[in-house]
Amino acid sequence: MRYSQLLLPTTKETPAEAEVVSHQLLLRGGFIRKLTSGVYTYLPLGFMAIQKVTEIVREEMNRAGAQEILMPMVQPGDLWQESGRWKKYGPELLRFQDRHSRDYCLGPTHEEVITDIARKELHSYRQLPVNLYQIQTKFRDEIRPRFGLMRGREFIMKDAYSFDADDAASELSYERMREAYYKIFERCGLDFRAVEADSGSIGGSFSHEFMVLAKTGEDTLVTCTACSYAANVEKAAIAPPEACCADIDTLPAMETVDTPGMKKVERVADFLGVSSCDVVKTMLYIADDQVVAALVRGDREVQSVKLKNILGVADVEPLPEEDVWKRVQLPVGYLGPVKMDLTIVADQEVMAMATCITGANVKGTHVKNVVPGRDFTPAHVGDIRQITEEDSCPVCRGTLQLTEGIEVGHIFKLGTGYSEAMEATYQDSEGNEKHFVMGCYGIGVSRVVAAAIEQNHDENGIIFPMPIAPFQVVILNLGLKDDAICEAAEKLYLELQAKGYDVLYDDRDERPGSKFKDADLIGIPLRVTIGKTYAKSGDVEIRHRQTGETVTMAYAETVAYLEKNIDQALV
RNA sequence: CGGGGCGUAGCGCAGCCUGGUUAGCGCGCCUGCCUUGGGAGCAGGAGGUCGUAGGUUCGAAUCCUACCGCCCCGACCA
Repeated sequence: MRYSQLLLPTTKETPAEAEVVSHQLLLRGGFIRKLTSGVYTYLPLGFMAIQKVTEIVREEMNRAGAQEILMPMVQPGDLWQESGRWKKYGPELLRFQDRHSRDYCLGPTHEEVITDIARKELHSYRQLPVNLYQIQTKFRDEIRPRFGLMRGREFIMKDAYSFDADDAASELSYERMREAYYKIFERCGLDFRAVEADSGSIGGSFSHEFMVLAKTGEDTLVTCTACSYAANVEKAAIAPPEACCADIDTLPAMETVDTPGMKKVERVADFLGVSSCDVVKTMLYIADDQVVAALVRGDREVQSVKLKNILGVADVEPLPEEDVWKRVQLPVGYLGPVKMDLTIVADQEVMAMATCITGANVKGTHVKNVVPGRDFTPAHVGDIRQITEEDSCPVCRGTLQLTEGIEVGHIFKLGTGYSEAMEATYQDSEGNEKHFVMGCYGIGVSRVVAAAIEQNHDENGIIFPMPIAPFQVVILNLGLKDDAICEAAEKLYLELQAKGYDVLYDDRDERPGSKFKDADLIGIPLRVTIGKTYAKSGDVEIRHRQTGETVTMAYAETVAYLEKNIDQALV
């Protein structure tokens, strides 16, 4: 592509609306332009990057035996009524009516449509397994779109759905996708981890998230520095502590102490001359409209997703401090499990404490020598606290690290939830009607591009990994008035193009400085400069965007050098 | 939805508090000269319903009201 003919509007200044680096660089580099909140146009360069990613996704999906289809973005409300999600999905689902006042929505995901296809077209176990995927634009009316392509309302997604005869077969489909996902993100040149995740509202037994490691990630994950363990903190399992060995009969009785004005754990601990980990913190949550008390050690934090899962409720949120008295007539800051009337969920660590200090449910008063199990009995005991770097790896006992991550892929085992709701069945070898066992597998294609930039950039701009770079090499012609230079640049451009490489030829009538700056900004991995060095000695310079390494070589060697370097970088 | 902020040339902003010529500046754009290895210089030029509607006033970018849009924080979320 000749730069002079390419719509590539780069800017020197950063648009005010962009907060994160990927958004800033995508705008400055002329990759995208915003149409309205959370909705973007992909300009040529942006679309090229998208296409690089989709091509990799397509190849690996096909290799894994999936078949590409394209479903409608407009979906009838009836289908969503049937699955039960018309009510459940909430305002994120953009609904509208046609001229006949019939309900429709824009597809935020396609379980309903694909299940409808399956029940109409798949009838026999002989047809299974089937895995269908599409690469398509989704719309989710996010409460707050932000960060450019990272969390748009409209975005490009690859979603795949597997249909199997039974759990064992579904497991195999899931495994195949997991392997395909590893290949896809490896081929994209990304530093990522697959983590066990909470399966969220889509439902299903378990799921893995694929997270690109980058500081601006919206999720926190925990990784082991010694082994390959990685998990979302929402799910990261904490090994049970060693049980308390004290003989309950020898422990002292409870004792009430005055702690006026001491609402915070640290103050209570200081006042009583103990440390935070001798105190038990009682936090109130609303679990599906019912108030529950969650108990963790004073130096720990409650992980509300874990709490939600252990309670088996749909939703858990903290009870706002100002509502506490209204709802349960208890004094904030002096809460405790002893003689408490609420459902109590205790962290396993709390139960391992010999004695602890808790609030007395009376203003300005705490209780000492509280023995979990003797002085109060929780309805649930389990792992409900947030994991920390002080914890050890649940697999190998190694040291853990907390990292931010961007979720670029999520694979779910769905089971028979949708096939049952929508009566999608096949006949097995004995003639029995059976529900399909399903799986679903998503990749945020546009988000992959943003995540790649979050992970790979410097103060000068983007540093694209070769496999997803819109161009693999850029040729800078710095001697537009010099026939020899123009001829050499032109010839190199045509030759590389003929060999099938993606090459940008900067033939603009611009000063060298602008060309260098633009080349850096848009992140092309290899840059060839043909200018006065060439005029003098017939040499050109090749610079690697990532390392900054520059090599000077005879013009004649250039093609071979570039070929070698590009091919090497394409796994 | 709650809290905060912003809307003035393609982009980034000043002017508004304290109303009063022709609404400015930087970048970008056009023309010419000059320059050509890290976003040059000089000269000339084009480009504005000051988000929209209403109000106050002799007079509104500026004050008031409503609405619209966008951004940030929170809640929420594959």
